[in-house]
Amino acid sequence: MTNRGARTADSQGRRKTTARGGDSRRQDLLEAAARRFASRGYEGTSIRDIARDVGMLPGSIYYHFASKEELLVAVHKEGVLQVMEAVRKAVSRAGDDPWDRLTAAAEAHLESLLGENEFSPVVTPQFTRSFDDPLRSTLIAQRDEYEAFFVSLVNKLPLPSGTSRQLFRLALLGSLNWTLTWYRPGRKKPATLARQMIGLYRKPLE
Amino acid sequence: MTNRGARTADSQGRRKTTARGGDSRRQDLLEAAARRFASRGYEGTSIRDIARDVGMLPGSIYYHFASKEELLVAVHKEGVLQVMEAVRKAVSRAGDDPWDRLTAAAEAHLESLLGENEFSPVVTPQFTRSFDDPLRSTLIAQRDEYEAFFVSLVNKLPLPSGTSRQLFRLALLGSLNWTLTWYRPGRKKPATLARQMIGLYRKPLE
DNA sequence: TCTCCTAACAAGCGATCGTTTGTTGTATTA
DNA sequence: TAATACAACAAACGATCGCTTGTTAGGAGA
Repeated sequence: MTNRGARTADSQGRRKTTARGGDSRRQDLLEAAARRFASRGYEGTSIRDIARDVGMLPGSIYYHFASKEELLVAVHKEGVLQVMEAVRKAVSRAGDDPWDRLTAAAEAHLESLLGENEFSPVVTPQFTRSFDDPLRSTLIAQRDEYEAFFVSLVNKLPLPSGTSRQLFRLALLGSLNWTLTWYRPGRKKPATLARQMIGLYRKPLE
Repeated sequence: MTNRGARTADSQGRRKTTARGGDSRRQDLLEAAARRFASRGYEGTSIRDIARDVGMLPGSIYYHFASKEELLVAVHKEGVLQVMEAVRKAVSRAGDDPWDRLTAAAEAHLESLLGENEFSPVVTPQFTRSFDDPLRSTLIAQRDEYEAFFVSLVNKLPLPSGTSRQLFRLALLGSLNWTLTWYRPGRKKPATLARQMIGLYRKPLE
């Protein structure tokens, strides 16, 4: 059994290998997996789904990744990296004012989360939550590196004494990350949203 | 093939039928399913898992629920009902001041979400997100009934003109719901957390 | 007592799951 | 040009999935 099914030509799907860069197919897999994981969850996504998305047979994925779990870790890592990079850039462009820097970070954070980036939804702790402990710790460690960035930004804020900086950070990140559940593109730009949300905290509401 | 495996006695698992109430087994199934769905997700939970939890064979579940999906809808409905009831009670106990009423609602909301109630995590939109449309609409409709409650509470708030009540509501619910991803019992009571989070909005931070 | 209903068990269906193994065509390298 | 590495295909493995079907023990009502 060496031949089967339709074979329109000799080469079916075989890419010009190492045609620029080398691991372009690996990247394809990462992106397809990220999209699937984000929309259907890890358990709701099968290796066959991802293979179909990139035009590859299920078994072929195992040339690039040793297991489905390893693919998930790679997707998560890539997501953390992309969001961190975007936020780092935005903050470095901002001035010296602590509020301005936090605002820049929040804008970049939301742009990643709600924008064209298919990786960032996978980075949220709500995604991480359901896994078991060898894997779970790995993901949390990756994510913590990013979260530490926000810790330092909030710590430099001139806040009234008695304000818990930790609570404020968690509340703000909650407001921001929760947009994933209700945001629909078009109405309002993510950056605007981020700015307005920070505004809610800065001005008194009563 | 009518007999197989160990049978220590004649009655194995057979409950004294209709022993008070009638659907106590159905309630067992709802609770077990809620716990599993909350911790492992819908796709990550098998009918066999739930059956094992309540001490029942997998096929027997289909006497109580027509499908896994129907079980999910029932769990979600029960969750919405329980949270709504808790919040409604808390608000009715509160006074006339709009901020007090919102605070009471937030306290009850967080107590349900983080407390002993195994249903409420399933109610969050983050859980609803990954389903397809006949099912998804059903869940969202159930949930919207609850969310409308918060809309009316926020609408009665005396806010500075120019403040978007919708944005404030979404930001607040985001902060509250996000606690699911980081809260660990023992440190601080959910009600305290809720009060402090609302406090972050009321007082100016700069 | 006879009958019917309830709430399970027992067994297995086809489909799909993650994964493994062996093979093959193409590109690179020596 | 011959050897090697690469990146995929082809096929199937055992396990598990949601679900169905047939059966049965125990109460309840006639």
